[in-house]
Amino acid sequence: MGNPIQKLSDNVSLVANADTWIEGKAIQQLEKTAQLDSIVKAVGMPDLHPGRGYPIGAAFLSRSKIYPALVGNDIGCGMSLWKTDIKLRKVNLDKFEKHLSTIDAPLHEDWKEYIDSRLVEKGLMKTNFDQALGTIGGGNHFAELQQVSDIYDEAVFNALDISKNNLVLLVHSGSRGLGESILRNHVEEFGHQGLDEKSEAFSHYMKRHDDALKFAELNRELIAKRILKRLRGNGELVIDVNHNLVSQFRVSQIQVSQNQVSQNQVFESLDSENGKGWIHRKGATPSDCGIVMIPGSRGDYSYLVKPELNSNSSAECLYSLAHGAGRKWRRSDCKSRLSKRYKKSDLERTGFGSRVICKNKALIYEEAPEAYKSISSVIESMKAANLVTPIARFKPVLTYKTQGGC
DNA sequence: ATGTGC
Repeated sequence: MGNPIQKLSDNVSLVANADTWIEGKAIQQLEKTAQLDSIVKAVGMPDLHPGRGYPIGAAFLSRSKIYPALVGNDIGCGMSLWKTDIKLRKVNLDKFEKHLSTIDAPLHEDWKEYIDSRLVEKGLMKTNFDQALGTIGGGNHFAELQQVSDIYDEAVFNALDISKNNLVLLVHSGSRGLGESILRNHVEEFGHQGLDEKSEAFSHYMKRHDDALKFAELNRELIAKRILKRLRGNGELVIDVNHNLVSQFRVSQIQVSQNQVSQNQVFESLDSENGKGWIHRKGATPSDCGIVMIPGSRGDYSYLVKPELNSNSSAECLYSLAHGAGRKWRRSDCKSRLSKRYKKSDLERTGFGSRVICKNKALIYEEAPEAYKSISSVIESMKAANLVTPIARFKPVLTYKTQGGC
């Protein structure tokens, strides 16, 4: 199988086993981005795929400059997992689909007081983007009801107190129009150049970036609460982790018990006085925030994994993991590749027998399971690299994309 | 990705 962490060049690594398809264009983007001024290390995750200029499924360490364009427009995009009290035996997909109609619309006035109080608690000002709070958005965003399928580590799983008889809810969304406007305003003034950490522009961007993280977290919370209310269920947040962000890293921040040497090798090019740097995650899940969920396509499993920090690999991989299966096909290719095989109605069911709610015809093809890599190859790559230990996997019951038709 | 671009 070869080394699961391939060294592509001096400061570029790729986590992928032989089974994991990685597109050449994504590698080119990874290597080109690694050449940017102040960037000392780039790592492609097994879900690496091409983006608009910069690859998705990658992490970048810089010394003293940050690159807002590298984080992209969906600042704070992430994954939240909720355990619910909705019993598997109570699942009625037709009823659920009815209950979930119109959740694309802005939240009703009844939510206003709660939203206002949550904004205040998070220190966020009101903006015109608030009407998007509680909505999923487009692209690869979704909300998915899932059931436990397989448990690999009973002790760790049981500690999370997730019942095998109940559904869980996974929400993938971000900061909607807010993050988009932050990046657009930034690019209009500065283009794609990096911002020195001592500059005023840096502080201005980071303040807005941090607000977008909080906004995205609140958005996912409101999406989950809205769905649970519609389904007459209750839920509790288990995990919420962002995978599009830039954050400061200190060498001393993580204790690597056995392999301090390797960590120092990776981070040796940072400022020698304080050992600080910036980790840009573009579709890369942090590995230093505890247990995380890494979903496959709507027709594949989602894996709950425990990141392993006591390995050579975690520093080499910039304390980052894949954020999903990663696209295999370009969006624009999906319809032509699949329309002979499947009608739209075929795509509203998956191999698991789960339901897909997506009234947008282009999107239901673009997000077809065939358009994504196999999640097991992504997980196996990270396992072989000693980055994660799988705890459990879940299978989809109902995937909500959008009611918006066209 | 985006109250979606000419």
